[in-house]
Amino acid sequence: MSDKKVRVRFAPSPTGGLHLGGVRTVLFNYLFAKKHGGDFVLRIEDTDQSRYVKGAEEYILECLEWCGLIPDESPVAGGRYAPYRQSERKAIYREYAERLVMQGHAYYAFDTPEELERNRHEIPNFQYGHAYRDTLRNSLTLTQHQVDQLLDAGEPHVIRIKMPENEHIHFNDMIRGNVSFETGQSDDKVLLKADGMPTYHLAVVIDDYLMKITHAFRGEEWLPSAPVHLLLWEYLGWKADMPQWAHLPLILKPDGHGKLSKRDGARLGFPVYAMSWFDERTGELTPGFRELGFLPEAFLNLLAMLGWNDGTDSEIFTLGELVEKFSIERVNKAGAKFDFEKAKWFNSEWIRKSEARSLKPEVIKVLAGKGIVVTDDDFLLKVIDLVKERCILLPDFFHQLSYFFEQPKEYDLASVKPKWTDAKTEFFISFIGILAKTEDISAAGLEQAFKALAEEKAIKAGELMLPFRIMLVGGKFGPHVFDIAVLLGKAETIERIEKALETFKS
RNA sequence: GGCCCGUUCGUCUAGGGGUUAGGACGUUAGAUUUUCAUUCUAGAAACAGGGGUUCGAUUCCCCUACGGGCUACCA
Repeated sequence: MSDKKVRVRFAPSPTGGLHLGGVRTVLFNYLFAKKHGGDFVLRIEDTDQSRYVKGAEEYILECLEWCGLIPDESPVAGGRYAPYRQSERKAIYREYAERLVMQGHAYYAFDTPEELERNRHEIPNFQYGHAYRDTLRNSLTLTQHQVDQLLDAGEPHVIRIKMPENEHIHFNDMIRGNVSFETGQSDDKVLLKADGMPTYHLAVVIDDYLMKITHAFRGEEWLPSAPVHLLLWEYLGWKADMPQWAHLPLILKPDGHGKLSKRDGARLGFPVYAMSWFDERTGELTPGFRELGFLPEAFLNLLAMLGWNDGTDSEIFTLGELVEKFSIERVNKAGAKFDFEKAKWFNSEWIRKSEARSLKPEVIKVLAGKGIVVTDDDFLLKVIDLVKERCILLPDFFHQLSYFFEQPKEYDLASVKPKWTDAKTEFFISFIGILAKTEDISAAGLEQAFKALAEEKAIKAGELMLPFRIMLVGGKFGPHVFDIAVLLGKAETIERIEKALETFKS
């Protein structure tokens, strides 16, 4: 590694929700930067005006905030290499593109999109490259005079890189090792579009250079265009400053094949985006991990384990531990199929591992969403501790907790009524009497009294436990019934028994 | 089609010239929990195929197959 300060960037285009793979790219960027005491830059690649979606940039920022992956420099935080939105850097790119034309590494092309489309249709395997560029309308085939005339007349044009026909190009990817290409395989990519905006290819090189990026992480889908970028770094005379590349493996569909996409989430019933995304144009709401009840720590943890491990059997890591243990050498080459079951397991582990007080704000939100307003914080903390190991996703807290805040609306009568007897009614009436006389109740003491009374009445305690539970919570679930009774308190427990008795008897 | 990248249980993966090929999720069975979830114990489950190299390949090399990516004035 060089002695330069490590600087990485995440460069999303604001076109919609932030995908799992995107967040993982952010994560690896972040981990690498922080591991090496470097800077993490957020750069918005909004060069495609037709795909720009309002609100997407704010959404991305919010995602990063939720995850706790805060950029050191960004459009909102600013920084010495501002602006961080490519649309605001538009003026910068043309100069470099012209420079490439001047040097003979790029050229003006006047072909219309329609003409190119027709060529692609009519000529098998048509590519705007060495094989066809001499037959098209560009500054390679036109005279200097013609080109100047067209340019002066404001004729729409793009600037394309002139890919060498027979050059072997290779580079050392931090994840894949040596990767090599023949330059003639790639077409002459557009560098500057007719609207004056750069394409990704030009912008990424110029901005990475100007922003002094030292290590560039991106998805594997970018590998085929790497030679174009490499050439650009060379032609621009910046090769010594080129970042080290790391092409991350893709996250794949759990079933079939291919890259995981938004559609798969809807089809298979799990989120693909970090947070819900509402598409104003279609009115479609795509759910996110946050809204489904994932903890950001769990989300990050599961993403980190998709393509990386620390070499031990450990799987649960905090962000801090990930920063400490991360190493690019241990990132896998192969794509990973996403497994939602394992994702949920990570979340349940994190809920279990979390302190009740850190879970509290989220639980309050879950309950509030169901109309339960919590007034006693200490009580809430206690019940969270009692049930958290039974919750996989945050909304599970509603089911596990609601009966602490409101009496059961319905009882699982099928589990009690067929076996209900008058003797049982009497038992509970006596039990209420004992309860009323008990000064301070404990789970153990209560259980003892319950069992003693059962023996006295000659009823098996087991026949009574389930009904008691159903009286208190309504159904066959929840923690130990005497723990529940203690937390509910004497008065409330008595009230619930009395109320349930009415229903059970009739 | 062309180019590039990849391939260890169903899934995520560890390992690496000689191993009973390890773990996790899921799954199966049993135990515990007088509810459910947990927990515990046990089990089934993998080196894509073919050639090399080697005393010995799952591990290194080549080929094939398969999978994936790219092939836009999108990123």
